[in-house]
Amino acid sequence: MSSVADETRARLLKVAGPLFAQHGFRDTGVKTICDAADCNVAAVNYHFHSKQDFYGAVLAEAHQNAFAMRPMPRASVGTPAAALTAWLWWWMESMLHPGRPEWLQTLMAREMAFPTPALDQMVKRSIRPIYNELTAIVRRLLPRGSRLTVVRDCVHSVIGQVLVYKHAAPVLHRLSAMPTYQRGGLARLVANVVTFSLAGIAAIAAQKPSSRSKKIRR
Amino acid sequence: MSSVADETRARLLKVAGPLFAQHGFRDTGVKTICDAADCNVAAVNYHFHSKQDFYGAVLAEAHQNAFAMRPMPRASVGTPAAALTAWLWWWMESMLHPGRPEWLQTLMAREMAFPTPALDQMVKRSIRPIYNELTAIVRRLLPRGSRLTVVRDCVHSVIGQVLVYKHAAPVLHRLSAMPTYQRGGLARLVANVVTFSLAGIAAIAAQKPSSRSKKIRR
DNA sequence: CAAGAAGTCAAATGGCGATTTGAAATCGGC
DNA sequence: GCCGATTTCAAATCGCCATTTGACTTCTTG
Repeated sequence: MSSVADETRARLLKVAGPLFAQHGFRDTGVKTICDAADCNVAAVNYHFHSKQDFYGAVLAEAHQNAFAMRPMPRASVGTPAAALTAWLWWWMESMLHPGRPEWLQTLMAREMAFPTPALDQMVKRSIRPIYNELTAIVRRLLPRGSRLTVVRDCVHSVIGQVLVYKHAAPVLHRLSAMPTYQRGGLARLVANVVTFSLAGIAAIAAQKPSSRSKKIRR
Repeated sequence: MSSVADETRARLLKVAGPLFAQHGFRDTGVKTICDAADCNVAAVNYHFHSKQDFYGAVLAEAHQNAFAMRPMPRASVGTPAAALTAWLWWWMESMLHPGRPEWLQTLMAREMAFPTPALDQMVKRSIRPIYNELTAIVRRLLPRGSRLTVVRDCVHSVIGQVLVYKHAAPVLHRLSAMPTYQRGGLARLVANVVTFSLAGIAAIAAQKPSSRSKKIRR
C-alpha cells in the first residue's frame, strides 16, 4: 500500500494492453513487456503471480476503462428501430473507432477466436451483457412469438457484420478491402450496417407471420 | 520416388490437419503430431524442411481436397437473387457442415484471425477467388453505378454473417447460443442468412438511387 | 545377393522464455 | 538518520520444443 511502490505495477498494466492486442498472449514475451515498461523481468512475477494472472488483470483493467466512460445505451429508448440504431452506433464506435483504447476491442476479438483461460471471466463480465441487450432489442423487432433460434440467428447476423472487421482484418487488408475509419468512413459504414440489419430483420419477421412455417424459398 | 517411402509422409499430412485446427500452429508440438502419426519426431523435418513448411504443405493439401470435390458455383446462374442463394448454400455448407474435412474451414478461420506467414499464399489461392465471386454477385444486386465502398460493405455484411459462427464459436458455446448444424439446423440457418442478406442488400440498393446522397437516418 | 540410396530411430543439441533466487537498493515510520 | 519491510535487479534455473546428428534398418536396383 505505498505510493511509489505500485507505480511500476500501473506502468506494466498500461503498457501491456497494446502489446497483447498486437501480438497475442503467447507471442508477447515478458521480456518485451518489461522493456516497454522500463523495469526488470521479475516485476511481472512479483506484482502479479504469473504471466497468465497478469493477462487477466490487464483484461479486467481494460474492461473498467472502456465501459465505465462509455456506457451501453439501454433498450428502452424510443421505437425498436431507433433502439437498434442507437445501439449499433454505440457498439461499432466502441469496436472500430481508431482512437483511444483501441486495443481493448482487439483483445476481446482475439480472446473470442483464440480462447485462453481468461475467456470465461470475460464472457461473464463483458460479453454476456452486450449479447443480452442486443437480443432484447432484436426481440422487439420480431413478431411476438418468434422462436428463440430465429431471434438468435438475427442477433448473430448483426454481430457478424461488425465482428468481421476485427476478425478478418488481416485478410481484408491483403484484399485491399479494409475500409478506412476516418471521419466519414465509420459513419457511412455504421449507417449501412443499420440499414442492412433493419431490412434483414424485417424480412425475417415478415416471413414468419407468428406460428411455424415451412422453409420459404422463392 | 518410392512406394512405401512416403507412406509416412502421407500419414503426417493426414493426421496434422485436425490437430492444427484444434490447437493452432504454435500450440501443436511436432512431438504430438508424430505420436499421432505413429512415427519418429525427426520425420517432419526429414520429409518437409521445417515445421513452418510442413504447415504450409498441410494447408495446400487441405485446399486441394476441399475445393476440388466441391467446386464453387459460378455467378452466371439465373437471376442475381438465385445466384446469391446458390452461392450461400455452397459456402455455408462448406464452412459449417460438421461432416468430413471440417477442420479445413477452422484452419482458414484461424489463419484469418491470427495470420502466420502462410496467410499470403492462402489468400491468393483460396480466399481471393471466393471474395471476388461474391463481389460479382452482390454487384448484380445493386444499382449499376454503385460506389465500390458500398459494394464492399454489402459483401462484408454477408461474409460476416457466416464467419461469426467460426470466429466466435467459443463465445457462442459459452452463451449457449451455438446453433446445431444437424439435419434441419443448417438448412434453416442458411435460409435465414439468405433472406436477411437479400433484404439487406435490397435496402442498400433502394437507399442510393444511383448518385451520391447524404447520410440517411431513419 | 551385394551395395548404395533412402528412410527411421533414440538421443543430443541449442535456444528461447517464464519463473526463481538472493543480494542490493529504496521506502516508510519513528 | 536508523531499522524492518518492500521493491528492484542481474544472473541462474528450469522446462519445453524444434531441429540435428549419426548409427541403424529397410528398400531398390543391377
